[in-house]
Amino acid sequence: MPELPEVETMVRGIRSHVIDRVIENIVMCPNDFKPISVVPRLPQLRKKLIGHRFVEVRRLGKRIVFDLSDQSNLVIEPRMTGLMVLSDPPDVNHLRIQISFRSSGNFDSLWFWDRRGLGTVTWLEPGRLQEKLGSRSLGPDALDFDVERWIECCGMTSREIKVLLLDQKTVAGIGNIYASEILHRAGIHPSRPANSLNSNSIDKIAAAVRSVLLKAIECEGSTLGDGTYRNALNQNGSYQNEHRVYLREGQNCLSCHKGEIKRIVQAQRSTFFCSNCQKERK
DNA sequence: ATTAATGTTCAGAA
DNA sequence: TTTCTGAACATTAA
Repeated sequence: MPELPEVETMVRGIRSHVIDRVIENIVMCPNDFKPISVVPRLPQLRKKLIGHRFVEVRRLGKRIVFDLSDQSNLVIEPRMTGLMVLSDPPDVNHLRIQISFRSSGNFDSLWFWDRRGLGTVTWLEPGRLQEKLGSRSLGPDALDFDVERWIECCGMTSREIKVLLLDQKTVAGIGNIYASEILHRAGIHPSRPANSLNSNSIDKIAAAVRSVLLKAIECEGSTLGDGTYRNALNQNGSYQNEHRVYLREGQNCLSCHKGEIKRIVQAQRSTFFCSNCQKERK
């Protein structure tokens, strides 16, 4: 589920409940018969975590990063269907990892729930975060971009703008839902080569990135029909009600009321756009 | 039975 | 060197 707004919602939801809590135990959940990727393996991970405290929880692109009191880090990648919850997961069958805390609080555990099981949990020695998630593998966060940065990275490549927005090495946090929504609001055709965009078009993209992502964070993300994405307390997000193109193939455009929403495939992912609002050339 | 789904990564080809 | 394609990971629902 998670793109930047969903991961931001998870982090905000769990932060105050996990910071400064001493880790009592970490276990695989009993139903996880085909275990997700956990590095290092559980016995070693337990030695690294038990007795330590989380001093901060933050988001890096679509990843959740826990800073531990000994300068090591725990990194969780929710990938397609991962979710951090404090209680009440969507179902009990796809709970993967339980981190329990010593002493009392409103919640005594933090859970990683993941229906498809593509998510990963990785513990990193002090100082290894930079090499793992530094600028060589992850670009700056989408919310830290300014117009100059967009001009710079659009000018560098002839790749299609939609594909560039999805490239985490270029910009971290934008995924398949928000890439389509952003380009629709900017009025830019998803197949335009990035280096063919004039500064007027790049201005619109820069503005749309901020307005779409910030509004989606306000709405606590998008919860689609299968209901998988929830916040930390298993409540729905509401940004799906603001979607103008995503999953709306064949329907009328909600902005211009003239164009039909089209679906194309780019880099093996669906892209949705309005044939009237987003022209090939402009 | 087939297809597609909010993600990432790798191998190999153009 | 850059860019593109296909496949893989695993699960479910239409």
